Amino acid sequence: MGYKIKSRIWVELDNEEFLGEGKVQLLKAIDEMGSLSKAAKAINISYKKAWHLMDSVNKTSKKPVTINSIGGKGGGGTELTPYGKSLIRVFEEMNQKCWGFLDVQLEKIKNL
Amino acid sequence: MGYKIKSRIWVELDNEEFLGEGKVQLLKAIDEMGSLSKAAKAINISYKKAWHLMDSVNKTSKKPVTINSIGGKGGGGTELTPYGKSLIRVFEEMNQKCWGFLDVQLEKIKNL
DNA sequence: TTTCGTTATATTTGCTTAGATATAACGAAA
DNA sequence: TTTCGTTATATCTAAGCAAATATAACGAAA
Repeated sequence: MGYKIKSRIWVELDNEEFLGEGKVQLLKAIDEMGSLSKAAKAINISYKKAWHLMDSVNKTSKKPVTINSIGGKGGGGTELTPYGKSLIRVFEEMNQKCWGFLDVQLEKIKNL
Repeated sequence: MGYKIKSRIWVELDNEEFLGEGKVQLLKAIDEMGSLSKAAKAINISYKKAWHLMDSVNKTSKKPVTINSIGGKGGGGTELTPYGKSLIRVFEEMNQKCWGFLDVQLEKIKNL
């Protein structure tokens, strides 16, 4: 049988979306690339979309998640704060645990 | 703090979406109303959308989920097969367990 | 002060999706 | 055989969302 169970999780803060899979994927790419525009290219989304995602995270968060610099050597760049890095780590850990949990639950559907 | 963790789960069969929250909500309404058009009104979606959701479930499923009759007394109607009823039960049980699981995980984000 | 690649932002264009509308098919019962 | 409310389906329209385009602001370094 080809049954699979899928899930998407996200975190809200005061009823606003704070973190989701797309945002975490972007934060990871920023961490690797050191730049928002390079991160957007790496994960194949437009710069505009990437900027809005990052802006939303920073506006919702109570602590800064990224540090953005404009101009200067190389034109500027974006990097994660330590808080931003820990957000990625915890979110991905939670997500993986959720998948494992659901895979166990899935057996029930197969036996109907 | 106002942190919440949310999730959506769905079941795929051979890489096609089979069951999700919207479809389960519709199946529940069909079970209560005995008719697809009444169910659509009850959950405030168009008949067309409801029909496509139901059609998708039945086309993907290996066993029939609904029994549809056209014409006759009352114009016809739609009801769930026993299999359809058990799908609702198991899906909702899985979903609730997933929420409970994630609420426990959430504590980690708060402590960052 | 000129150059450079980046962040930041508005505007427009296009496309996919949702909704509205219309209508045919159906079959039990009066 | 007419009525009725339902299922079934196509077509057109609207709207929301994503992508493309354009351009300003910025500041270190040459």
